[in-house]
Amino acid sequence: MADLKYKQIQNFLKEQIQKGIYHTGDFLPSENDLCEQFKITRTTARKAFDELSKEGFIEKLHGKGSRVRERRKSLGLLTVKGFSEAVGGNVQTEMIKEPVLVKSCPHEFLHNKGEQHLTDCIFFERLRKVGDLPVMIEKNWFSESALKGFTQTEFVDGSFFKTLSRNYRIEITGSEHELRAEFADATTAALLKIREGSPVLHISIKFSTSNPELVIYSELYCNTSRYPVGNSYFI
Amino acid sequence: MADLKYKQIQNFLKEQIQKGIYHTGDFLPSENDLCEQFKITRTTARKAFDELSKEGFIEKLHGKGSRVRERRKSLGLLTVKGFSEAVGGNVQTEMIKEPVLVKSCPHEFLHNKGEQHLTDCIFFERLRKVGDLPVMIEKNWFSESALKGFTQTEFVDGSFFKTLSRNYRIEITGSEHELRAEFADATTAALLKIREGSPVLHISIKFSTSNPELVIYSELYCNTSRYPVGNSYFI
DNA sequence: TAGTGGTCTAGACCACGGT
DNA sequence: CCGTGGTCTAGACCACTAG
Repeated sequence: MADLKYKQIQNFLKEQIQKGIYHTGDFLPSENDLCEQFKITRTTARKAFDELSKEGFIEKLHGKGSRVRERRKSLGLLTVKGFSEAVGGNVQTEMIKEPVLVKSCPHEFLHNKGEQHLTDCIFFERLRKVGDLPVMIEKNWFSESALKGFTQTEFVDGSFFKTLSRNYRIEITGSEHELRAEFADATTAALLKIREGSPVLHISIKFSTSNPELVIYSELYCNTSRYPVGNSYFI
Repeated sequence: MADLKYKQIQNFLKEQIQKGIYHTGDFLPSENDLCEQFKITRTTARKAFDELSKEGFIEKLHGKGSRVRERRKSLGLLTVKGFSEAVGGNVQTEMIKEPVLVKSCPHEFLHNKGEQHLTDCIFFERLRKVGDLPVMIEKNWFSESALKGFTQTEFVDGSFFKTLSRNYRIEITGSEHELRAEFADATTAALLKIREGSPVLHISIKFSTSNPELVIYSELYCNTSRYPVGNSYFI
């Protein structure tokens, strides 16, 4: 796959961005520069840039150049508002259950209609906080076979998806969500430090990735009273 | 804009699909066919197909052809599960307030941070039901200037977005959401026929469209107990 | 005016799916 | 085998941005 020229350029530039050689707002070399550097034609260079644009790493500005995006363009990911914005370091992630191998994904999972159940999957659970305020409980399951040795992996910047991207070069390619407003049960309420019976936003997600073997199932429970859940999408 | 060759092909094919000349699952003419028909090169034909693919109208199958997708690929739109699936005709939309010209968008609107307020905008409100069960209240605002004469327009298949696409050739290009789990207030509860204080999912949306003048603001209130809200996204 | 990305031509060869 | 979409070359001209 990596013998494709445009993929090579695409991955080369993606690495430069991820390594921080190009920062947010920086302009990448022009398409013509890359043509010279890699001895390719405009068409191929453009294809690489187009892909990076589709993946949300850059935005192309007619007449100016291609600029590294401030945040990766949304992938339809739902994010708690304040998490990405709050760069001040007041966002904390508390690991409730370190990644462990479990025998199965909870069968009540909403997206498991007609799909084979996961066996031998990795599970981990985290609590997201803004300052001292718990905002979201996050439970994740995914097949162990796809990410061998993950339980020994250190998270990159505390981010699961960044870890996938940088350490495994796996990108999220799709997601399905189900959203429900529910009364918080006792354990959820305790973790979120809210009263039992308060409304919580329950989000069930199935993520597809660039590795067909890796599908990620997540269950989120959010206290949206102070920090609503946000989501943005651009073509 | 329509003098661009690839745009012409793109719109031509889109019309054929929308008119039902090509049905879901049908294969469009091959890229080479279109090259002959329109006297263009592969590059241009491919660009048209690529755009249609990005917009979710078709999927390209290597070695086989380009097939009309069953449903438009998700645009990050949140949809009530059962609405798109329920083809049996048990989905009903009740207009609570017909489109009317109002003086302003409610200023408490969540996405109005730092943006100029809308004046002279169209407002309409609908209640979505599955069978007899009210599931979602939907309130919409958008600038009147962008869609002159909209108050006289008949909805295509009862769908606002289909109407935009077919009658105005405007596509949704992006959206921002804010989601909250809340207690239903009295009026919301009454419309949704649930008890006051039940949890409802409150979604605030700002839609961007292919017409820079047209921005749509929506407020949704959903009873998710029976029909959760769904959302899917694919690169 | 120089440099950027956007559109387009006229080819070529490859990888995949079905006959 | 043929037709499909996927990659790629080597050019050209246009539209936009900025000094």
